[in-house]
Amino acid sequence: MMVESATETIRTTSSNQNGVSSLSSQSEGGGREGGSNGDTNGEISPVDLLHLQQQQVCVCVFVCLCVCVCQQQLGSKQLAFQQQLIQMQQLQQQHILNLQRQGLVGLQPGQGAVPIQSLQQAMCPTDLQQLWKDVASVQSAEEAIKHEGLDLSTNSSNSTSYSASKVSPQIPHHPLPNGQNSVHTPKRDSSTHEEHTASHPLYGHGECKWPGCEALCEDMGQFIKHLNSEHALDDRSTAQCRVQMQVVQQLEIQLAKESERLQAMMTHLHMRPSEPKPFNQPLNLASSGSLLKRDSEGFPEGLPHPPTSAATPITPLRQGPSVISSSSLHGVGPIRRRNSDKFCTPIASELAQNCEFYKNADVRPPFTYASLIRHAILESPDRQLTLNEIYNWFTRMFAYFRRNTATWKNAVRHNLSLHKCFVRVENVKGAVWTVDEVEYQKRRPPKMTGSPTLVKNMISGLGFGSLNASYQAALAESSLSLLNSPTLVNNSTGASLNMLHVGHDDVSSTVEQVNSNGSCSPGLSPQQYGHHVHVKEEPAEMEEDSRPVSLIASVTQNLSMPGDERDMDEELPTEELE
DNA sequence: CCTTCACTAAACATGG
DNA sequence: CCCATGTTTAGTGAAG
Repeated sequence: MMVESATETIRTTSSNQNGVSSLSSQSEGGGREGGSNGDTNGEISPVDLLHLQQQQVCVCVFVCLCVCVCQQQLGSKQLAFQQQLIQMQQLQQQHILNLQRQGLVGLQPGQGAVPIQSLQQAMCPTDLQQLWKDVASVQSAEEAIKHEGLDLSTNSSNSTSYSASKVSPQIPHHPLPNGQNSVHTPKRDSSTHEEHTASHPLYGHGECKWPGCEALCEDMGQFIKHLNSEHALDDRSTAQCRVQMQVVQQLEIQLAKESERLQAMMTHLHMRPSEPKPFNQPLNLASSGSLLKRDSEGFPEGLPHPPTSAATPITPLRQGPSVISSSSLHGVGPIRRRNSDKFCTPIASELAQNCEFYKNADVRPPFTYASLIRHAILESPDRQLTLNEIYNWFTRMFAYFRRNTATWKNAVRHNLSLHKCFVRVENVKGAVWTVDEVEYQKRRPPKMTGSPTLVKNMISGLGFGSLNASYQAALAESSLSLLNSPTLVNNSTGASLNMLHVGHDDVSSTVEQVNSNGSCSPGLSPQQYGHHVHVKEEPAEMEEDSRPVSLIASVTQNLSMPGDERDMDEELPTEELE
């Protein structure tokens, strides 16, 4: 039972962690580009491998933490924790070596601390991209393909009882559609939205969409050239196709699992799936293992959709969110959803889980402009961005923001000016925007931070899921911060301490806590940036955010409980808290 | 029903 | 003049 709980936790954390990592790396690229619109990722190097390794170590951190928490009460027996951590790390390193040696696929389920199947099941599209990079980096693909373990179609069927979504293991003798488009999914390229996207499923937004490639191609001709030269029918491409099959299969399995979980949750909550609002459409999204397949019917209406657009939303990549967290479920429709703020939906978590989805699907993100801007800024290396960099972040992270630019850019500027929490700083290189975290927190209703009734609700029932999700997201993000912060990589106890500081809120505050090298200051004072600061007056101030210790206590209380079914990796619909 | 919030649109100012 | 940036106001709809 404990093992099951831990495994489930691994899934959750792995998903979050990897997504967040991707997010961060993207941001760093954006921070450097300074106005130019260039995606600079796509390098395949040992760094990628190291990246994966770090991610998995992070999973270990979380697992170990949970084990410690559950068995020994939180905060005690740090020595045992560290020993377990080291043990897990060693196992993970073995696992990585196996990946390298066997072309990523020959693992026996018992090898390594986390079987690759578990990882794959937990993988969000970002993970898969990472996976592909690793595959591409394996030079001995020829050996790998001779290796019998490469036959991916046979080594995963034991993981669950879901067998409906079998994918034919046959290797097509022609270039396959993009993995995200899935092997068995008919291509829907008739969209008039983006001709270059429609013209080839492996080409979009000026880059090659071959898994793990992302090579920049100026036009279709160049792309075709690239495709024929780099992704010709050879052993490596064949192996990648096989892996992609596996990926699709795993995604379907995971989708089925999540769907079942959702059904169980709804059953538990006495909700009928057919209820018109607010769940029926998300149910379609989540419950249909067939969403991926029947995507050609068009995007489900329940998905957030661009309200001002007459164009049919398209999903250039069909990977969809492997796990659409409920934060995107409870607020379908326009971006105007206070929930994400009011109930402290961890935007970082949501983005982490569905990062690839938002990048490629023309779906409006379920966050307010303010929260998105804040996230973009906090994600940047210096936690400051020029307006143009914010624009770039939007367009890079969300396919939706690649059009209607006038509208949303105006909205961005409007938000920057309107909200007191965004502080314009005259820098050496011009004006940059920063986030005054204190002001941002002030904006937030005190529901999650102090209301005794809310805390009570959270402890007693549904709220646990929400809190737990926030906590897990915070864990994921703080782990990421550890990865990004060399000085803290080895400081696992520091990590766990930092993790315990959060659990209430948008996880970005965690980023700050960790990034500021352990400092628990709630936010950066704009004066730190110091030259020229425009002070804005925001008309209505909400109640002061009194961050209670009691909430943290409740977190620890909850963590000490057995995992059982409460290990939901998504938040329950916040409406249920009302 | 009222208020608050978020989004959209637009006008306007400023500086390069 | 154009464009990017920044500020401000007004209208609208959703939600509390």
